[in-house]
Amino acid sequence: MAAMPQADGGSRRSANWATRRDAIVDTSARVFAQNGYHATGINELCAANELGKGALYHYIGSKEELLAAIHDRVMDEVLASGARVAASSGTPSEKLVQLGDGLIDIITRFPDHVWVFLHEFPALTGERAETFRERRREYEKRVETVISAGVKAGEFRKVDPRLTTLAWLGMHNYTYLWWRGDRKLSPRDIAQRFADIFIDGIRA
Amino acid sequence: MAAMPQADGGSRRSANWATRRDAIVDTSARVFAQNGYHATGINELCAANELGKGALYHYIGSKEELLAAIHDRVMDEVLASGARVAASSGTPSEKLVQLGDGLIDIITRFPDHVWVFLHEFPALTGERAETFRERRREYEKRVETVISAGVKAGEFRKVDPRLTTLAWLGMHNYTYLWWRGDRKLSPRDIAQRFADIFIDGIRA
DNA sequence: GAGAGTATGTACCGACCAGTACAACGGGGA
DNA sequence: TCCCCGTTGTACTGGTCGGTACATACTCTC
Repeated sequence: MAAMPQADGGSRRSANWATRRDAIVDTSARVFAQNGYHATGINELCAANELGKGALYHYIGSKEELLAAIHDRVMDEVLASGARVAASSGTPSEKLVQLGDGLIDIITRFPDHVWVFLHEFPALTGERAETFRERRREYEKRVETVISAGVKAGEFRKVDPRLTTLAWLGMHNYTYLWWRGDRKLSPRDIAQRFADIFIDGIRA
Repeated sequence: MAAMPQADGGSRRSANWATRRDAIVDTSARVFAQNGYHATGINELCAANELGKGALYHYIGSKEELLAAIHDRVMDEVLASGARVAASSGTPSEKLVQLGDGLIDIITRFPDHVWVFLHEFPALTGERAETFRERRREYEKRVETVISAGVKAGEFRKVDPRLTTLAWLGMHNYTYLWWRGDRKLSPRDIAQRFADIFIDGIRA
């Protein structure tokens, strides 16, 4: 989704171009996550993707556009998850469980992308920065809405919805820092334990 | 504390040198927090500190050493807080409250330093990176110890101490991302609400 | 005041930066 | 067969990077 250098014109390009680009985005996310965005040179990206500069720029447009693509990749998933939960039927408690489950799932499926987006988002500029902030805020609103609904329904005690949302986000997002994939705990288990703590903590 | 270019030799230098250096560290933390470590050039630091390159390097040694000084500044506080709580008498619940109170206090007193340390710690290399990791781990152990003690004492239910510690850290550390200082909520209030959620969430 | 050592600005270094120009390659369609 | 165009590598650009060399200015001690 979001900005691409140009929409698929139907020409021969779009056959492989888009999938190739996706692969480059993913590989570059790994490099950025390991070395940092600004600390990574274009030449390193070329090496990691086994491409010359000409070929690489044929796909990415610019370094910042590549960074934005990494952000989009993960935000698309996050927002889809949020929308799914919002559309579902269920009590606020159940929805909060679903949100946590979805978020931890994404963090563990895209650890590199998430690392990049949580570390390097200030490197986005202009319109790209604006768009990203809006999308991020949209998700936060989803969480806040569920918490507010829970308070109104009497399921949760009278917490400050905004502060509670931030606490919830912090607890979950922080996972990107320590999760390594070799744990005995599955992503679902992690989300379950977080939910146990959090929902018990705000229950009326 | 930690590494300085050289200990105060008692020469005329140490009179003003150390305090001047501290001011430079603080000012630079602000710049790094706003623009990012790698994205900030030495010339920008010179401008922010109103010094020429020669003068600046007279104080900082190198860019990475300056980064390490910012880390030390805040980790000194964090570890002191952790040690104070460990030495205090009190139930595990009380200690967890004190830890949270101390951590939020530091995050709100040193928002720039904390931003830098949570974003740019991967830029530290070699021994400096190693030292930092150890100090960070030391604090995490303090939290984990309190939680384990609470479980053993029957105050908390049988949670996974490590995972619970990470949840606790995430909830608190994330504050650096959204706290702006213009809130109606005082740092103490924030810590109190977090504690209400978290301790209720793990109570036996 | 003379001397010593700290503090500071200026000029400069080689390396690397993101990005571009452009020519050559290669495979599919006519 | 030949041509078109997506694809790719190479060479190159102006600019900036972190860091250094070094001469000068300042300030404190004797």
